[in-house]
Amino acid sequence: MPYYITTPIYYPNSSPHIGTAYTTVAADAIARLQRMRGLEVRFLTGTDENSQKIIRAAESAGLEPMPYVDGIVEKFRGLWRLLEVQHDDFIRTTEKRHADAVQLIFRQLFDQGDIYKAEYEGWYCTPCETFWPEKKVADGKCPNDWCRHEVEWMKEESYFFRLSKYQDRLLAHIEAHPEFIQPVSRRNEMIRFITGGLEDLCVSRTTFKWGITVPFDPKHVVYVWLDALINYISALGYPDGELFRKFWPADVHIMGKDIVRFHAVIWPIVLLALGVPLPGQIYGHGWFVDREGGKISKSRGNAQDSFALLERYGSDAVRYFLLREMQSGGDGTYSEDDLVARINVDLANDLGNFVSRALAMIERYCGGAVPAPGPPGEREKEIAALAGEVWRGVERKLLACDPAGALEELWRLVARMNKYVDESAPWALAKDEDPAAAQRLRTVLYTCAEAIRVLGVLCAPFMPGVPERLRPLLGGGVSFSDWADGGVWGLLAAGTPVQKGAPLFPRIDLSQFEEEAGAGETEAAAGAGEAAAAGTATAETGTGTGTATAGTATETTETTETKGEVKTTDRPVKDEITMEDFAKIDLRVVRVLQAERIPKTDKLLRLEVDLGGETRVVVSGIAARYAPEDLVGKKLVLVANLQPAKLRGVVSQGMILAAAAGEKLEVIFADEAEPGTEVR
RNA sequence: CGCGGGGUAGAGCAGUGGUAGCUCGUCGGGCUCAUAACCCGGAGGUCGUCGGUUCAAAUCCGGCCCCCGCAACCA
Repeated sequence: MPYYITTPIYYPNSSPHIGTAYTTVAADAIARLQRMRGLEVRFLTGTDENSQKIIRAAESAGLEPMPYVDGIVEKFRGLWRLLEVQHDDFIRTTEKRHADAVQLIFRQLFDQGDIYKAEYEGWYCTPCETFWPEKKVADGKCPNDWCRHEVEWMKEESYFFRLSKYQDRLLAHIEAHPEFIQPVSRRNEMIRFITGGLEDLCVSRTTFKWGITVPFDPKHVVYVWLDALINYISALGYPDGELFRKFWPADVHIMGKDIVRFHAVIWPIVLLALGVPLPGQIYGHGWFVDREGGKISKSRGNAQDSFALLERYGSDAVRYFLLREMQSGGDGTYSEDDLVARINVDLANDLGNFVSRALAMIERYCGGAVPAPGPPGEREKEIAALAGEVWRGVERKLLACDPAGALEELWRLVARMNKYVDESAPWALAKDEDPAAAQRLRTVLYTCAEAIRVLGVLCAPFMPGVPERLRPLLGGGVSFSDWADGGVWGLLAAGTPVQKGAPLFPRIDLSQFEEEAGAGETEAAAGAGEAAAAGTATAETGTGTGTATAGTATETTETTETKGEVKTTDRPVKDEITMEDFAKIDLRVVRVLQAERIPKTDKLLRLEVDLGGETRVVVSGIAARYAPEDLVGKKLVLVANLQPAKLRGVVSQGMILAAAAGEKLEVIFADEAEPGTEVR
């Protein structure tokens, strides 16, 4: 049976972050389970490279788009490798196979009238780059108070996709297939959105060239979302590839909740229009948020470098944390403290410790071989039943895209086993001279060993390193790769040699990292090294953050800020530049003439500054820290020759320097110097 | 009136009309096989707030307060 699962394709405008890691690892866990169940699995991930954002990111890194993207794509691939993600294909939307499919589809939709060319016209404000509705421009001027520029009647040609035509059919499909959009909260949201009425979607752009051109009208570039969504079938060789015939429709598209709308509306309508079957499920999971409930993002400075995490804790632990922490239907909390707590409590104390104590006793009391059990007592029967129940529950929940629920289920068995050891007290049985006690001992220890085997199978989709590390402890001959084996009790052969070995998951002392952090991160990881090394090729990340991030300038903005222990050394210094490079930047002292909040924004101030004769308007994202009146009359430092940009409609002619660490920021003041003075 | 999510034990969360529950932490006990791990028990909550419906409200309704995300921008 074929099974097709996908992640979204990611923007390579910066390195992968924890959210993309979650999506990908969750998909990987499901894919692994399905492989273990004997299905023929196709697991697709990739990168979305035709976004305009890429161009800007490349520019700011001083590279051409393609080499820039190539570099970032390698980071994605590298991270997936370290996380032991086994994707079957990795599609890049700049590949020919993809572009061909997009153009073919665009042409077909155009030929059949679902895409049409139309002129968009309306009142246009050039400085604001915005079309305004008739009502708002009654006086012929831009409705923005801070602009008030004359608006012009403008026409622009674009291609539009008739979403409206398929609205009812889409709604009918959603109604008829409750599993189509999951979880239900997302489904309800989408139903409400679609019921509100769909407008035809503008599916081409003429303002830039990067992307896939409309085949019969090369001035136009295909809208990036239309382009991106098609990856799910272009990767299978649509329209007549063998893979397409075999694997389409996809069983599940898994993604973050922010992009469910595109997948639940645009994508199915494209497929309806093409006459191609719809995927089985669109699953939108939550986001990782920080302890305060804030979104994890680079700009907040709370984004963790996934590579550094892996280096410290190893792929199994990171995978476990991601999968365990993201609650079904809700968000997950990320903090390094939580990660360490998960590792210590769940992996070390519960799972790892159970394995240790069980194997240690078999070594000690049974000469290092799994004993033949006597007749099962009540507890053994109960455990055998529980194991089967857990096995079914884990499967059901993981296939329902609820890895956290699945792991919670799995841990019922772990907890039961620890309790069982306690109840059965094998150490007491071992001291008892009675032959009945000896038989009980053998039964108890067999039950423990068998549970270890079952746990190895159950952990495999989530933490592929666990079976790998368990295998040598059980004599090297036990198989953990068939899911069905997890559902059968009593497969482990008596006489199987065992050894206690090193702890599966050593406990982590976070203070150890804090103390040693200054001395060198790689050294500090040594404590967790056993766990890390066993599962992953940590050597690759061992080159240190400085060189690992050398490829791109944007990477350096991805700071690693762990709660309460910000170290500048964690933020790698950017690549060296020459004096000549630096001389390109014209920094000047300016005096603030006026300052005001830009209405309806949280962070933006509009500053009028005196540059020593010339007056400039600058937008600065510092409103959270500075009130307008704090700044009037003050002297600041301006990047005077920065390319102007529009923010909330206001053209910013420069940039105010400020020291920034996430939320914390402080403007650089120059109290003594005269406006216009050069800063070097 | 832009849209949406949320406020339940010290922390993080379940809980859609009938005895308020889980994980971590904490306190006490047990065990000594195990990675100071494991097992048992206890303490700890006027369920944001005010009002309404009801025999009965964390749950349903309305007002208010607070937090967060998106729109939407950190040049």
